[in-house]
Amino acid sequence: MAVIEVRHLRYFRAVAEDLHFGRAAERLRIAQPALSRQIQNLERELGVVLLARTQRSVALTPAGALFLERTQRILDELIKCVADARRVQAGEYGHLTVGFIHSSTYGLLPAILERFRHLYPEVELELHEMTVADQIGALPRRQIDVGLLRPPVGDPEIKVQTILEERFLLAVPSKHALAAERVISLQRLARESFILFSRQQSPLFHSRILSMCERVGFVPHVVQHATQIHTIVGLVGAGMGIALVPETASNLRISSVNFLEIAESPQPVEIALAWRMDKETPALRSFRQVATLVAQKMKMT
Amino acid sequence: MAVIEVRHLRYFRAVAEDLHFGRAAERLRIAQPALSRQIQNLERELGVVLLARTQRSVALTPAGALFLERTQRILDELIKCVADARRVQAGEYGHLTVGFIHSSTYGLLPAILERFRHLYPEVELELHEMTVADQIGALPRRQIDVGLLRPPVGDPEIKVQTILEERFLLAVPSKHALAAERVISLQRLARESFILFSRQQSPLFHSRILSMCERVGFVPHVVQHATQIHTIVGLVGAGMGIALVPETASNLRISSVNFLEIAESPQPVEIALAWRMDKETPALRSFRQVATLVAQKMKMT
DNA sequence: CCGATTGATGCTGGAGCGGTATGGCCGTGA
DNA sequence: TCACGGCCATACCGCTCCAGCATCAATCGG
Repeated sequence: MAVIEVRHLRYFRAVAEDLHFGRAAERLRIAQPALSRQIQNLERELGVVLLARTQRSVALTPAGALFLERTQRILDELIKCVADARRVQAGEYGHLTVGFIHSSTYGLLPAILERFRHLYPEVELELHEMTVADQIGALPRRQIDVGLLRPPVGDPEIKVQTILEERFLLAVPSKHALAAERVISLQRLARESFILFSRQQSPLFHSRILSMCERVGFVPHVVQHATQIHTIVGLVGAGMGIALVPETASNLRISSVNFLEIAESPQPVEIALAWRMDKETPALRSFRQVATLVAQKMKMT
Repeated sequence: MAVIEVRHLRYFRAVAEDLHFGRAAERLRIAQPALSRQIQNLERELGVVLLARTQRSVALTPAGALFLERTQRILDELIKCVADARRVQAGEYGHLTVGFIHSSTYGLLPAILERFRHLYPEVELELHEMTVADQIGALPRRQIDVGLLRPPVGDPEIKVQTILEERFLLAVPSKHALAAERVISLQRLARESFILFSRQQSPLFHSRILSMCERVGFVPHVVQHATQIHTIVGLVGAGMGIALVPETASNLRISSVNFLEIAESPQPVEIALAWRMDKETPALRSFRQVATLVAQKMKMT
């Protein structure tokens, strides 16, 4: 025998617990002579007498008592280690670093997190609010494992999966003349004061809104630029003007703002998951699955 | 394959560290195909893919990374567990509860402890000062593993080994008429005031001293009884009288007391180790060995 | 003193571990 | 583009060693 094996530990533990070779062998479902010999081999390999045996009784030596205690711990750890490895593979255990855009915090992200933490309580999530550009940079550098962002991404190494499409809504102050309507045509907004996403910080929304207006024949009269949805909705609520915002904004539930549908139903904006193709870990798979399902359910309502 | 063995862990660790089957096999001194198969068996048994292998490269999966970390810990623990078991057997590691009589604290016990702690720093010693009678009671009840006491013991289950013999000396105040002598005959003490060990607490010394005096034909004139050597020597130093004490007392180094040898060189008193026959543990063996050696060295000086 | 109990030993068969030879796939360099 | 080399997997084989069976040896109880 070259080295000590798990078999020796299991056998020794059985004998040490029963202090009886015959019964221990029975529990182990082997014959008693086999057990005797394995214990002898173990002791020979260790150079240590673990069990003081007379013909009638078996007792632990001090070295045996120590060895039993340690052995027990090692076997327990081995079992736990196997179980945990299986759970990692099943995506139930592990670690995931998630990047997300600010606007997802109004509804989508909390919904995903709640569901995910319920289903996979032992996957540790590390959350980082980041712009889309930062996420696209952070993914290849492995600073995040998955990003919740607005496409396009445009890196062939990064996989993108759209999980949610949002229409644009018109946000108007409650006291505004249009606030009573449910649906409105963009054409009627030509003379309104607009609060608009800034070109630098939110280029996607900026260009989308401009081209929407252009298509119906006017250039919006912009009284204020802002970057984040909640800022813009806040300004609308303060009566500063109207704004076109993705429907996520209605989750903000600001009482002084009404949200109207747009008759032309312009092209929606998307929210997507993005991740490195190569490192599709089990925890990531779990996260994608949950995010997809949660987004689908949100679409329904 | 029924269960995972240490072999699998060692092999997996090697591959996971090298990320190369060929080199890992070389390190393990086995052929590469054997290694490949053992890893396959391990993965099949676990139901988990630990290594992502393409034709050109090997990488750890998340489950593999976890498994490597745990595996490493388990293997380390196994090595430590084997080493510690060997050290327990060698008496270099463990625990020992020692009972000792008060008088041993003047010289013998500290000398033994110093030597023992130097040679066996990882044997934890638990020390209890106890009378001889208490020790004899505590040994079978396993409250102490070994006792440092004065024989006789008289229990066939308890082994006794004398390690030191002490002569009796005469303690006299420095200002006493006899203080200038080096050796003195007991006969000259017939009219002196004695401080004597109490019959209840120190029956051995009490009876020994009385029989010593009886042998030369007088009954000592006792002015005070006391139990512990240092009390008696203290009273001698205060000029209260003279006393017969075991030579251990001279370790007290009280300046106002002189110690004289006794011409009749009466029967010495012994200090012995006592322990249960059945539980002769390695740590106990180490302790006995050290105690014997230290006592022998004390005899020389 | 005999039978029962219990751990150890001798012998045998077979599973499985490791070795050699080889295949298959992919990247590299001329 | 083709040939070569690197690397992991597969096929096959021999041998080690584990487990089982039968039996022995020692000890205890009656």
